[in-house]
Amino acid sequence: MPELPEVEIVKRSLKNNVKYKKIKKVIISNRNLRFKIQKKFENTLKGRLILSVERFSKYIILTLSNNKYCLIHLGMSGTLHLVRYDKKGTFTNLSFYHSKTLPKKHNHIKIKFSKFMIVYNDPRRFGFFKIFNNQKTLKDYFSRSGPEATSNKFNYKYLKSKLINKEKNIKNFLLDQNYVSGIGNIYANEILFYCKINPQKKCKKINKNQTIKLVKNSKFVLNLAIKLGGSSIRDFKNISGKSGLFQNEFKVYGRENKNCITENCKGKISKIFISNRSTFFCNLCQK
DNA sequence: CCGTTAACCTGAGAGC
DNA sequence: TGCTCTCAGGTTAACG
Repeated sequence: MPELPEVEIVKRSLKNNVKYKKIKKVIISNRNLRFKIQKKFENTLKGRLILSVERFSKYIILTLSNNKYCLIHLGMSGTLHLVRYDKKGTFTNLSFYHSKTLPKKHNHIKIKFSKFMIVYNDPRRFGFFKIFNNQKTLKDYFSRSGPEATSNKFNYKYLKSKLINKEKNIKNFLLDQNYVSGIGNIYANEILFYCKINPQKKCKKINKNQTIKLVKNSKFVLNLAIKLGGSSIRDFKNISGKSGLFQNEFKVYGRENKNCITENCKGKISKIFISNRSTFFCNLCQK
């Protein structure tokens, strides 16, 4: 579920709570996430300080005081929660997707600190936790990843070089983490709307002006989403506080058959499937 | 090499 | 109330 902005929000709230804290105990109730959790996982974390909490693309990276790393990916449905050991058992969502209390099912991992624990919940189990023994193996893991859409490395020159002669459509291109990292289905739709590009357009047909727009609007959309706390599209409970607000900014995503919001455009938003992913766009103004 | 499809999972919602 | 069907913010092995 989470794309770069949501993972950034989770990373910030996780960092605020666990940086320089010592892990007392790790309890795993289901090791079968996307990848089986390694046998060494508990012992690698136990007794260590968390020296830093960082993010690359849709991944969270914990640096441990034994110079090892814990990589976290939330998949489609992973969320992190904080439960205090005080009398009230104070519960805090660290994720963009909110619930009132700790979910009853699918709490696979508990990482215990002295005054609270972090709980990883993931119904679909597409997320994973993975230990890396050193910086090199971690770096190698990301060796084929494209630059983050928000970074300076994702610029006109780079994008032009990747689009050239490519038969693939532009939407699948934006979703391909090997070309550009951090964009998922919601933001790919939104970015293409801002660029006025039809998602089915072949990469090789994208012109200079559109390439410039793609770079600019990718950064604009993702940064705005971060500023608004990410998107919480199925947060019906409307918990006060930290719930994401970018869903209110959607121009095309989930707006099938509604009017295009572009000034003077009489178009309606179409929904089609591209590679099994729902795709929303204005048939008139996205060319 | 390239591009597309199926598969991994559970749960919510729609339609009947 | 309950059944069946479709869909969901991600990734990647396998295929043509």
